[in-house]
Amino acid sequence: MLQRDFFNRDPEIVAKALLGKTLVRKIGNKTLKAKIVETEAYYDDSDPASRACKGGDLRETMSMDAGTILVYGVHNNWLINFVTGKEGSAQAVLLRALEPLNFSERCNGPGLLTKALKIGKELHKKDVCECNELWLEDSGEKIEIASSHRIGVKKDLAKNLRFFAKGNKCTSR
DNA sequence: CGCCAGATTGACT
DNA sequence: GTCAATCTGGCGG
Repeated sequence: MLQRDFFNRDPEIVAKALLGKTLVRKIGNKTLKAKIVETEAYYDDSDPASRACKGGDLRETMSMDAGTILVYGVHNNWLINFVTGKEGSAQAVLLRALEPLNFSERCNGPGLLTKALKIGKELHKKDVCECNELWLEDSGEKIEIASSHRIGVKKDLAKNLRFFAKGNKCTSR
């Protein structure tokens, strides 16, 4: 299981390191497992794409400890992020796509994966390092990483902050 | 409380 | 490729 030190780094590093890791979601007596195949890094005020940096509760959540789960609602979908960096830095990594390991719902999109794993506001602000409903495991798998500009973001930075497993078919469009 | 933007998706040209 | 439905949070009145 991944500990806080894993998240306590630059979001770009965490986004890359997250690829290939196993996301475990426990619902009652069911356990769903999926491999992370696509992520995006988000920064603080210097990042115009992040609505979460505009203020309010989301900004506050992004400034919390690394490893905090941040659930963000847009266009009737929930998007899940993990807070990264040191406390107060307001940085996060967005999960964009997963490869299902022991179930078959499509997870090739940020809104789809939250739906498949039944992730909602209940997990907002929970600590992924100490949560018994959602956590991450190191699969030990090495992934070939590719990068691109972020998707769906209107005001993107001039930097490639989207990372995905090269050749994997479960990435978003 | 109303208005608006937005890190989306699915259907359609 | 384009388009609009649909919901939540932020902000102004």
